[in-house]
Amino acid sequence: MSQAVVGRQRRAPRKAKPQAEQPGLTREAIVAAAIKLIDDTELESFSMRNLAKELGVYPTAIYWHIPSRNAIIAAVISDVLRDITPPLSSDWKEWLKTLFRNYRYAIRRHPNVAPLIGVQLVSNLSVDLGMIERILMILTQAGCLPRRLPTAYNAVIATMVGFTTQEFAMVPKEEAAEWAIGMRKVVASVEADSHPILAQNIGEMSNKSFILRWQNGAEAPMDDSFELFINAFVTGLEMIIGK
Amino acid sequence: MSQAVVGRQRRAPRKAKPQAEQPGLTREAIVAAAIKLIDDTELESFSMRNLAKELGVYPTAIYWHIPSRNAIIAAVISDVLRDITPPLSSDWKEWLKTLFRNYRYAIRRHPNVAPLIGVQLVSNLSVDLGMIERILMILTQAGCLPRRLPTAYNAVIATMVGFTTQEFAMVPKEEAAEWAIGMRKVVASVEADSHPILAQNIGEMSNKSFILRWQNGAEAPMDDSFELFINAFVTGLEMIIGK
DNA sequence: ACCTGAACACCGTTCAAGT
DNA sequence: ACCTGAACACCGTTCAAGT
Repeated sequence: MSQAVVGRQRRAPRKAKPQAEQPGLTREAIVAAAIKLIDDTELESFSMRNLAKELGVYPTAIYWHIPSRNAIIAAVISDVLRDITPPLSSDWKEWLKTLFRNYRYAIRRHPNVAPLIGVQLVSNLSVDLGMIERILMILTQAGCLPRRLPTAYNAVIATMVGFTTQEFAMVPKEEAAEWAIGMRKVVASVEADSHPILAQNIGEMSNKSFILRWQNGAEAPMDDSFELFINAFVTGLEMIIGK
Repeated sequence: MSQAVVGRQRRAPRKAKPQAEQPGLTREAIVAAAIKLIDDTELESFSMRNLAKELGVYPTAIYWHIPSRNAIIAAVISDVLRDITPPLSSDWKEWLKTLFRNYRYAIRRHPNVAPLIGVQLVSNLSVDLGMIERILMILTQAGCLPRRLPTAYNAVIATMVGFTTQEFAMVPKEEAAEWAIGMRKVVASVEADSHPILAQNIGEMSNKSFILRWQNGAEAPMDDSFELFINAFVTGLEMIIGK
């Protein structure tokens, strides 16, 4: 994969000689443990210290292999988003939708990672230039005016990341229970007098709609809304891309 | 405004009698100081302890007026997003675009707040039921099938929040300088052999495109891309909403 | 080369005590 | 009613020291 992970990095430990003991800790083991920790617990408990506990070492041992917490985050993102770019296709609209779905599936496998992407520019460290190039190719194929390529590209990325990031937003950890109760109360308090259409749809929207839910996409997925969203975008893009 | 802020809350301090000294601290003063702190410094330095320093009190004094850090965040969001819902209009497409732009302008006034919204369900505490109702009204007016209202609503919110959240994503604080250098290097390393279209557009895309930038929307705004994005969505929505 | 261990400068929140 | 102050259980990271 053409994923260029940059960032200051100590010289990688050289291959151990055959007879020598493998070092207990490796960069790969650290990143794998980080993903496991993020998956199994809340994102809030992904700390260098908990990671060290998981690995059975002192927190400071990690720093010999990887320079910072941010570097770990970049590596995690790079891993999670591996292979989401579809093979080239003659149908650019389907290609884009497949890309969007692949991104969502990747996040769904590691929902707690979602808040790390899109909201922090650190994630840029995990650049996949190949994905960018193929998006530009597909847009060209779609008849996008050359001078509009950069802006169309940005709209594509926003569509890819935006919905899913929100769908898998973090549930508050500390006061989760009473917070959920509060949200339920708000939803239950909607009155037909002041908010007639909302009141009529509250059954369908309760805990399934943005701003009106107390669970995230891991427990209450939003497949239909996602499909409508990417459909609207791709359909609209076709209309305006060549003008 | 019909913003219902929920959450456990100690009984609000009663109005002081005229002759009595106003209490030094109020809920409003705390929230205002929080916004100022988030605006003036990085989001990372918005801590209860720094907030207390700003207010000239002990950290624990804050807890008498507001129950938690999350409650402050909810109040901040509620404040920042005040009055973004446009007045009703006969042109539903323009109404939606105005909503999206209002949201973006609100965030642009307080860019460091962006990561708090969309990525944390706490933000749901600042529900503006009036906004939701008006979105549903506008969608109905647009000819949206009733059974599709909830999904269309979700797509609208995703569009409103998604782009802007990414545009104003956080720049890494600690290693900011060397991180920016790393990003510049990646961008400079793009070769025409392997990535021809990207290489051709790198001038336009460098530091102005998602995944290829080292500054966020506060320093490098993305107005054109935003306009293309919301245009594509609204245009596409019109096509599929009634089918 | 790789890890331990102490240390620094931080966190959010609870709770008893003051006035 | 409102704030102080100590305390608890945490953070990421640096740096000297061990082996």
